[in-house]
Amino acid sequence: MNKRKISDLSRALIEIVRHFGPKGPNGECCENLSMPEFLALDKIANTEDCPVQNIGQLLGFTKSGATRIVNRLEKKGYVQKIKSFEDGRVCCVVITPQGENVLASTDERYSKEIEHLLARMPDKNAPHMKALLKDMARALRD
Amino acid sequence: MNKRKISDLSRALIEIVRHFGPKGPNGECCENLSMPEFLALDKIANTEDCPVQNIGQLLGFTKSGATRIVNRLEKKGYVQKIKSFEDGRVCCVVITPQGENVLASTDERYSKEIEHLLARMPDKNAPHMKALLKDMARALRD
DNA sequence: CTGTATGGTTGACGCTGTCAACCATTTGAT
DNA sequence: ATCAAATGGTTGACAGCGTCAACCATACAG
Repeated sequence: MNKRKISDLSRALIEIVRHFGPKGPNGECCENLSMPEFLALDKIANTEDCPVQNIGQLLGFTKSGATRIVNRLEKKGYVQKIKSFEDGRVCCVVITPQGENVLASTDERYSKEIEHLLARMPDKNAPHMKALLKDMARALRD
Repeated sequence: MNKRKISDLSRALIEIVRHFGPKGPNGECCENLSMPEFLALDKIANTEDCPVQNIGQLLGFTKSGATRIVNRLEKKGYVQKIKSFEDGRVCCVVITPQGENVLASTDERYSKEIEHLLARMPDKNAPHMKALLKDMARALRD
C-alpha cells in the first residue's frame, strides 16, 4: 500500500483523531450522547454554575447552539437549568447525578480503550506514550 | 482548575482529537472541504479506480452517503466519476489535479501545525514523538 | 431469457448547528 | 427615578450531512 499525497505523520494523527473522534467506531461516546454533548457535559461538570454561553464559548458554538445542546442534555436528564439569583438573565447549568454517572462510565470506556491500544504498541512504552499525549494536550492549551 | 470525573489521559486524548478533528479551530480542513470530504478525497487519491461504495466502506458511511460525498467533491471539481468499462454498474472515482492540489496543501497545513505543536513541547525530541504517534496509528490498524 | 445479485442514485426524513430577530434583565447615564 | 444600551438566553427559519428505503441499470448464473 503506497500512500501518496499525505505525509505519514499527518496520516497517523488523522487516524488517531478518526478513531477516537465522533465518527470513529464509537461515533457516539455513550448510549445516547453525541460527541459535542459529551464535551459539553464535561465542561458543565467542571464549571461551577456554568452559564449557557460559557459552553458555547468553550466548545466553539454559537449561543443558540449552546442553548440547543443544553436543552438536549436537559431532556436526557443529565443536566438542569437553574435561574441565577444574582443575575436574572443567567441560567446556571448544573450536572445531575445521572449526568455524573454517564460521564464516569464514558470515561471508563475511553480509558479502557486507550489502555488496550497502548498495550498493543510495539515497544510497550505505554507510560512514555501517556506522557506524550498529556504533554501534547498541555501544549495545545498554551 | 480542578478537573473532575474524567481521567487526565482521557481528557488529553479528547483535547487532541478536538483540536485536530472536525470541530477544532479548523473545523474545516481546508477552504471548502469538510473533514469527511477530506478523508474521502484521501482515500480516492490512494485507491486505483475507486468505486463509490469503497469510500463508504472505508469511512463507515452508507452507500448513499458515499454517493453524496462524492457528488459534493465532484461539484467542487476535486474528483471525477468515470463509468467503468469492465462493469457498467461501477463508477470509478478519480481525483483531479485540483484535488491533488487541495490534498497537498491541506497536508502541508496539517504537518506545519503538528511541527509547531511538537516544537512547543517540553520534550524536545521531536523524531521520537513522531515515531510514537506513528506507532500508535499503526496499533490502531491491527 | 429469466430471476437474482450488485453498484449506484434519489426522495423523504431527522438531527445538528447557524443566523437573525426577539424577550427579559441588568447596568449606567442623566 | 428613568430611559437607553448591553448582555444572557430562546426561538423560527434555514442549510448541511448522512440514513433509510425504494428504485434503476447492469451483470451473471441457471
